Amino acid sequence: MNTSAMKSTVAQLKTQIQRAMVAAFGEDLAHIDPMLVPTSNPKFGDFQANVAMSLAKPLKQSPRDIARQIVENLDLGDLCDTPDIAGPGFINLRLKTAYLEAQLKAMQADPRLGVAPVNQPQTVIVDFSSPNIAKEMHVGHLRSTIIGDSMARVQEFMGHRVLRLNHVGDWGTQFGMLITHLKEACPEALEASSTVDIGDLVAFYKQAKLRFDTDDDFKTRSREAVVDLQAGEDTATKAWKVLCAQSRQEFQKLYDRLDIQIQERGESFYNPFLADVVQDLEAQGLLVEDQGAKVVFVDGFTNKDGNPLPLIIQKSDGGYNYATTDLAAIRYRTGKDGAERVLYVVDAGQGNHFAQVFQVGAKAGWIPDGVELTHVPFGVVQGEDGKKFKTRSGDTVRLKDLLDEAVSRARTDLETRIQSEERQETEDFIQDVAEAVGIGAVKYADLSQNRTSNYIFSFDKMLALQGNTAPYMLYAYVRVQGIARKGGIDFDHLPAEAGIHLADDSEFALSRYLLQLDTVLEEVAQDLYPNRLCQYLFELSQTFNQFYDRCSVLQAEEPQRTSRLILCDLTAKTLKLGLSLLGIRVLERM
RNA sequence: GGGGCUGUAGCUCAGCAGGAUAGAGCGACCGCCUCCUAAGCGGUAGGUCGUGGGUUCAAAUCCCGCCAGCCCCGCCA
Repeated sequence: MNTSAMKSTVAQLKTQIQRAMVAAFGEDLAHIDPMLVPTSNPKFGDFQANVAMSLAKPLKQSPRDIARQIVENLDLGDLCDTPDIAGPGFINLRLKTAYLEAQLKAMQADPRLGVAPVNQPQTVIVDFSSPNIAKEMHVGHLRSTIIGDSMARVQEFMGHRVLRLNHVGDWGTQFGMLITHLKEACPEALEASSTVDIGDLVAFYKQAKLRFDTDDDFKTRSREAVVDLQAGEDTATKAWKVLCAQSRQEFQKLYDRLDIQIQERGESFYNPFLADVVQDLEAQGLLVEDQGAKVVFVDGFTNKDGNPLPLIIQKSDGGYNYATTDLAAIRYRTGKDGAERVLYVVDAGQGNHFAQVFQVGAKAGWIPDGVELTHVPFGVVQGEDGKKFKTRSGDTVRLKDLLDEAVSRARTDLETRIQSEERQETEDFIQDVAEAVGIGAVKYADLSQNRTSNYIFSFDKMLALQGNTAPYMLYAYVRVQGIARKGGIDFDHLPAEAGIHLADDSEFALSRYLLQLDTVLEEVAQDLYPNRLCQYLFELSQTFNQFYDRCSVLQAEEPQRTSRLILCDLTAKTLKLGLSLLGIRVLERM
């Protein structure tokens, strides 16, 4: 059985129920959704159809009678036992054991674990991370980077062509002060290809900002520098490049550590297209001159006085701003890149901005039919006091420091455990495990929350090593590998003819979870909520741990032993795949 | 003034394309290692799902009002 045959369990059940509905009540019901969902409780079987209750009124019959007539016309072949009718009129379906066993075997033979690639791959752009040049990546970039990376991985796995874009802040008026300060405070940086340390560059940014805020002459020179830069003047351009190169190097260290692939395409990339945006909007009669600026008035937004809200396309001084850049980016992405779906993984505070920019893009005809631009918003990271996450001294938390601390705490935990268990482990092992656990914990803690709400950051909670955390799942994976080591098992060479024989409740529970992977991933790919994948992996791990607790594997008699080994293997592979789609790597031992 | 997000157990959060007794983790309490890593498993206690209406056979979930918190709203990005 191949992937596409596997994923059709739900589809098959739906089709059959629909047929039964038509057979019982006529063609009118041909397009009524049977309302088939997984059961709320395993004791009700695997799936429940809730359609009977909703038909009671139109059919003027009792829900239970309707359910009975549907069931009488229902042909589920080898999929299910005879359905039960329960409660007010639920139709409960229980998959036949033989069917489950066959599905699991098919999953074992499939490198994609039963998840079919999409039929029609799209070109998907994921716009995420987007730090600002000359600033250090900090906790504020954490969510976009982690969520964006995971969503890109999921889209890729589903078979889409994915372009991961880092829309870095490498342009704009802040470069005026940076360039000016660089020229005056650090002229040697403009001479040779000498390098400035990023730590210095961050301090450098602060110095420039301070001068800009306190020194009017400096402010004036900075504004002139912006004009120079925009005009392509040599010194200003050189200074800008120096700043960008420095930042890029530092960013890359973090991306490497986080195992994140992303292609830099900063705001400056769109500079050559900004004038076209203005021209085109003007030609279409969408542009209005207001208080010296060129703007488009957007529908559905008003300012504090209740007047229509403009989106500024060109400032009164002739400069462009980020709305212009974003519009140019829309044109480029839907045009040159051929994007059919663009995901902007950007904090929720920019909801208005994206709604406005998308609206203008649509009005201007830059968003072809069938192309979907989606703002994927997320809440802010807060400290345990519920306020903005800061260091004790009140500074922004640097991303590097945050990762270091997570790894360091993971290492301390690990060393304590190694000591108490009287194990001997190498430094390489300890370092590797600490890094995987620490980084994995940071990522998982973020991804496991519904992204729309604010996120309270807590080292203690993410590294608690119990509960819905990365270590819990890594441990479940490690347990399987432990079985393989102990038993000298090579999962890739289990007897091909070996079957699955489900008996214990925990084996059935585990099987049901394993077979939900495809549904979960399709949901995540569509709805872009990584926490659903986390939830699934957590519940799978819990179910596995229950199975592990109740069923011995290596000491079981055949054919039970091999059957259980297959369940273990499938669990491990599912965890490994799921975690990899979250950007988290597994460990063989920990 | 407008828009958005959030409000569920002591804490942190799931659930919200309506469905059976509202779930998990942490914390508290009680158990379980002669046996594949106990970073585990089982159990107990703990909830007017902010609030008031409405729709429905059925509402934490959908609609409206209100209350509370956070965020955004013209030349920064």
